[in-house]
Amino acid sequence: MIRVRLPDGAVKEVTKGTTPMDIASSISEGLARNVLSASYNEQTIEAVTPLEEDGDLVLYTWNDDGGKKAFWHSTAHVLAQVLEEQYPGIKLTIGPAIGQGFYYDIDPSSHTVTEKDFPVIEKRMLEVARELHRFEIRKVSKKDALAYYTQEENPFKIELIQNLVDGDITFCDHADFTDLCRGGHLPHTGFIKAVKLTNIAGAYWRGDEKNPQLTRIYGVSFPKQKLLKEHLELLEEAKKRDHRKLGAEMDLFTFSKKVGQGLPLWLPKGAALRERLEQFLKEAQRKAGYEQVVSPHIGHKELYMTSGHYEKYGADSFQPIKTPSEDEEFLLKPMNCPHHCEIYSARNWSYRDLPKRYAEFGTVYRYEQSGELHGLTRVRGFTQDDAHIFCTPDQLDDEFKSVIDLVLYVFGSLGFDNFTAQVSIRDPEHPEKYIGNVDEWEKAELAIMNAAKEKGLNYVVETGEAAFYGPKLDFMVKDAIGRSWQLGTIQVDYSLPERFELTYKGSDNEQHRPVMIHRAPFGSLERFVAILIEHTAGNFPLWLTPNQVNILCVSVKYEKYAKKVSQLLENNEIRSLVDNRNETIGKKIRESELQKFPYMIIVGEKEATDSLISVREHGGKDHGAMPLNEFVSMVEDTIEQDLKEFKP
RNA sequence: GCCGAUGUAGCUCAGCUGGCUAGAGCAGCUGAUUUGUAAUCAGCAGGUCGUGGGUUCGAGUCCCUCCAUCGGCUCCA
Repeated sequence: MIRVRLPDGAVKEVTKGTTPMDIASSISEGLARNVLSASYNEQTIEAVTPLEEDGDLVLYTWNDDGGKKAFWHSTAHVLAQVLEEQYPGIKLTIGPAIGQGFYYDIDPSSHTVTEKDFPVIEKRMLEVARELHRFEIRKVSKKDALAYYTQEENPFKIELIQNLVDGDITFCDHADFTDLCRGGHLPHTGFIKAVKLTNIAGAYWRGDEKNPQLTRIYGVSFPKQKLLKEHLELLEEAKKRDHRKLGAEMDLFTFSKKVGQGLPLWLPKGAALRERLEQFLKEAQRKAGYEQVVSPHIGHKELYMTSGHYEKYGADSFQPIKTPSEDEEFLLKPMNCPHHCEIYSARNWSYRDLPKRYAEFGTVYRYEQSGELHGLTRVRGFTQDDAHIFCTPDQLDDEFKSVIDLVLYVFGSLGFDNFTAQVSIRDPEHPEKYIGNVDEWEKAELAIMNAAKEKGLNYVVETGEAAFYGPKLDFMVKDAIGRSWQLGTIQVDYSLPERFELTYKGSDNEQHRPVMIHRAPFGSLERFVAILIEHTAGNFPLWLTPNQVNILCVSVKYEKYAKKVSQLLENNEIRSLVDNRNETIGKKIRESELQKFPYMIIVGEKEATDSLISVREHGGKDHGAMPLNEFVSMVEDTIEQDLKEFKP
């Protein structure tokens, strides 16, 4: 007998060899029908794997991530089976479940798979699924595994197996298909009721550019047709929130082939929105003791040799600008830190002067790979809400925590509550990617984790994601279709102060090295606005939105009254437009709705006579007629609720 | 940069296997209408079919180059 503990604490005594499925059956028939997979002692296993020792069992259904994972991973097996059948000679590599579905990477050999082929593959996958093939895991010795894939002439699987320990190698069979696989499958293929291949892409073997490029086929599958339908509808909805689409519709920004790819042009409404964000942050930073500085858009090549950026990125950046006569080279600035270091070193500092906090909305230019450009989220010219804090080592902790407060304030004011904090540390296996000494790296990494912990942030640690000069605390936010983007960032840096030989005089009358914090709560205005658009679907907070009120005249006769209302609103710092076009009121309302005005004010004969305004909210809510001052306080209340004052 | 897809008017799209002068809706302009909570009516104008080359009697349609965009990969100071 063995003892199996369930998540609710209940313990079942069962005979050795009992399967998770048996245990599910003993609990309820319904559960047994829905069990897809399981984990035992935190190891993913099959629902039909016999349990051989005491342990903790978790049963997975479609409602668990583990269940979905088994579901999608199993579907990847079916995809691979069908691909082998349809495209003889292809080589299979890996096929994992991912956040929303699965993929399989194949070396297509002489075949070209395109999206046009998807319907045929999907149909065949469902046929296979209906044949109710069982997924069977079996142990294979390393020797046999290598022999199998040598005969299959599959160098990818051979490479994978060579990195595995003999004894831990398993194959999974279903139908006449076999794949090297660690496990975690459905009991049989019949659970798969709906399959949709979503896209196809090139992907490098093992994620390395130097390796051959494989063909990756992405898909998603469901236990019910209805769930697929819902999933596709959700994606459609998300597409409507795409900032590239809304940005064009709302006249916020545009791009021009002539200006160059990845170089956004801000239209008046977008520029006004940006301006407002800048003012908002400047105000908070003023309260937190920052000072604004201004630095030029280019810098001497020497500056970036000193900072180390030239060595690191010089070859892959916009190339130096040469002067006509002298033999000088300047670079478009890819970041503001070297400039700020020089601002710091313009004079001598005492420990009593620190911390110095230099802030600048600095526009920088980076030569991003063409295939990487993406709307406003990845561009070649963008403005960072940058600041660099120069402080004594003693002050680092407090300064770092204050910056976290500021970032949280910014996110809170804009309604970003679904962010992930990520501590990005160096990859100790690739020291050549970083500058500075290991001691200081460790110190900095520890300081970040402590600060994050103390601030109660729920963070994940990502190895190898650090900047080349120091570890970071990044604030990640997802876009409409679930892609994660880095917005806010806080970085600790011991290196640049060293390279720029920055000093301050300590209380001991000796020269000391300050520590530097790089930080940007928005990250960049471009990316921040992009994600904000996707989060709000273009319905910005009232304080931020370009035009708060559209005043619609029932007929041009009431234009004069409308203009008076607009003027009175302006006196109360409410931004409004007057729509006095010779159009029907219905049309004006429709257009105001589409342009996402938070409020519409309708003025006609009734309003003009009684000196009232009729207020309609975006989305259709009718507030009826009211005196203007009532509306003003309504707007003020809403703004006050969204926008709290920053108290450092 | 790599893999794959796409590119017709300001926007959304039609244009079948190559064949009259490339169509429509919205937006724009002109006129009529003077309007009460999501599209008033009529007329007009608007396109080197992304670019450059090629095949052909003939190319928006087929082939190649380049450019841009989209989905990924890699990258992301």
